[in-house]
Amino acid sequence: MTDSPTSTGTDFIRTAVREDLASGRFTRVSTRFPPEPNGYLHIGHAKAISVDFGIAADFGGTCNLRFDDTNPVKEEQEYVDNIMADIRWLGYDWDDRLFFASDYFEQLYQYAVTLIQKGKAFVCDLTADEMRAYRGTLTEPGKNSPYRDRSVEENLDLFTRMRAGEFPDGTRTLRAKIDMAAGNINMRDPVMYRIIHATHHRTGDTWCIYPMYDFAHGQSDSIEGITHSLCSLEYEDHRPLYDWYVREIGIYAPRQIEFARLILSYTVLSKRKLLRLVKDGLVTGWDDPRMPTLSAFRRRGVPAAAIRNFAALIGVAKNNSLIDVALLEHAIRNELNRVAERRMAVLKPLRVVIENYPEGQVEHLTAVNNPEDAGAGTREVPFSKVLYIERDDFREVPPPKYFRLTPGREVRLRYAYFIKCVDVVKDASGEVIELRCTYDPATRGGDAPDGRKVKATIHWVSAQHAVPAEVRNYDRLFKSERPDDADDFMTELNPDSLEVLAQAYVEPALASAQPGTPIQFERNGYYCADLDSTPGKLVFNRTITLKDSWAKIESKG
RNA sequence: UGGGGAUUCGUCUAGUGGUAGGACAGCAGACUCUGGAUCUGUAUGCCGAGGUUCGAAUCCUCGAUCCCCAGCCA
Repeated sequence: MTDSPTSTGTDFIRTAVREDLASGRFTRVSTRFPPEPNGYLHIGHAKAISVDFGIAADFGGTCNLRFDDTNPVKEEQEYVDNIMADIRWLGYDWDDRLFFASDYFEQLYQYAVTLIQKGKAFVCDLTADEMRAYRGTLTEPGKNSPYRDRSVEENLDLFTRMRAGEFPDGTRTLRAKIDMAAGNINMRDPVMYRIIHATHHRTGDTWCIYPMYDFAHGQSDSIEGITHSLCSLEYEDHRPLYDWYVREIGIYAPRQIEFARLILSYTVLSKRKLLRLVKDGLVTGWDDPRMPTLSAFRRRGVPAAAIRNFAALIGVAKNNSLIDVALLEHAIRNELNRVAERRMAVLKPLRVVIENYPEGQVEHLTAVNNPEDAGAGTREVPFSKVLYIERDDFREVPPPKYFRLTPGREVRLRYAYFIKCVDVVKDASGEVIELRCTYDPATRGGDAPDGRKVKATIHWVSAQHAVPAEVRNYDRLFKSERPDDADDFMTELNPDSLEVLAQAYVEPALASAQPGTPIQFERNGYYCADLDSTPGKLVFNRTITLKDSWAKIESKG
């Protein structure tokens, strides 16, 4: 296949694939993404998807989607549906190559019969506890099962009756006859089939025996003609077993290559732990915007392109590495800066009255939608005598290097006028509740004809035109870099991972904001309308903050 | 002497016998109607010890550290 595209990627997998093509070991490239439908996809899966689909695409090959649904008690159709939606959202397509390990149950059964006939598999009556005891330990060999030497006929009979449902759960297993003294514990007569009287989400009650993942995975790859079976590091120990099955059954052998799964700082990625966050109510669900799931990222406003770019940025290797979440954040900002239209929103409002602005007058000022994209055009923003500005943009006593509004100082209202603070109104407790300012009519649009400069430009919203909104500012879910390292990861939760600002005001153009459309609230961060948002009650999620060099200056004193 | 893997800036990642490069993070500065973006500059690294070689991150030897495996989970 000399005319197929050849990746220029230099990671070790692409290098191996290229060598396989060059040597003729394979003449095409076929990979697969094999999730178990027992949970939601998260950012770690996005890396795997990027590797599986990406490498296939690089070499002009194909990538199958196959659900490894060999355990009916854990798997559900709901997960199947959500996983497919997430992969499509990420931007990958398996065309008509959607498969299920359960599609192969009959074939797998026949493979098992073949192994029994070859004297390579036997029915074992040991209980789970007994089997554990017979298995030995990491440093001591195991012992042969007393049932290991049953005749082929007896094994065939028993296995047939297992399938027929004659035996209760857990009473018997079908095991491969390999080597109880093997250093690799996976080779110590591993279980191939177990009895589970449970309804499978696809095969219903057709089966009461189910293949173990290890007895299904390699053969499924073989059946599909997968050339490169890419998986995570913990399956390195299983590769000899997959090779053994495929060899003993006598079928086509794919090549398995293992790579390191994603570990992200300030994040937890185990399904078990994510499930606990949901079950214990620490988040609102699998798509709570603080979760590392793809559905959560989507809801939060993270573009799929940012996740794809992130995956490309981190590369693929065998090092067990901890990726700094700042790299993900960089990929998100980078994409959002390119595509998000800018709007003004005041999150913590402070009322401002322009004393010399005519009562009842309204002007419409032109604002740029996206300075990074001229094609995004402009919009009109209404201006009037009473405005809201950000509380943080005023300090009665300014700290050093503070450029924003302060008594007597002139600043620019973005796209509008220069204003100067002439008076500060406080309530009985001394809190600032209103600013009295004057504006310079000559600075309309934001530039002074006399050439004078201001050090700061702040955003604003006209009070009579402002649309009230709830703003949800999300932050990292965990306060420690490696929550997995704690005795209990729940103690590492960041108590400030969500800040709800119920009294925000946004400019009128935002009244019709749609979920999924990214917006930059100028000087605040990137936001998008939440699923909870309705025309009558706007709700915005903060996707990510803008970089804030003032915060850095201020924190240094 | 159980088996399997890994080790390059703070964090990732290239480099496959010939000047250790890139990204993120950091620091300093320029510019700016977002203290955003952009631009410039800058410090920091081959796990260790021997050996082979004119020359070693790369080859050899010995060692250290870390990760995975004892589900009828995947």
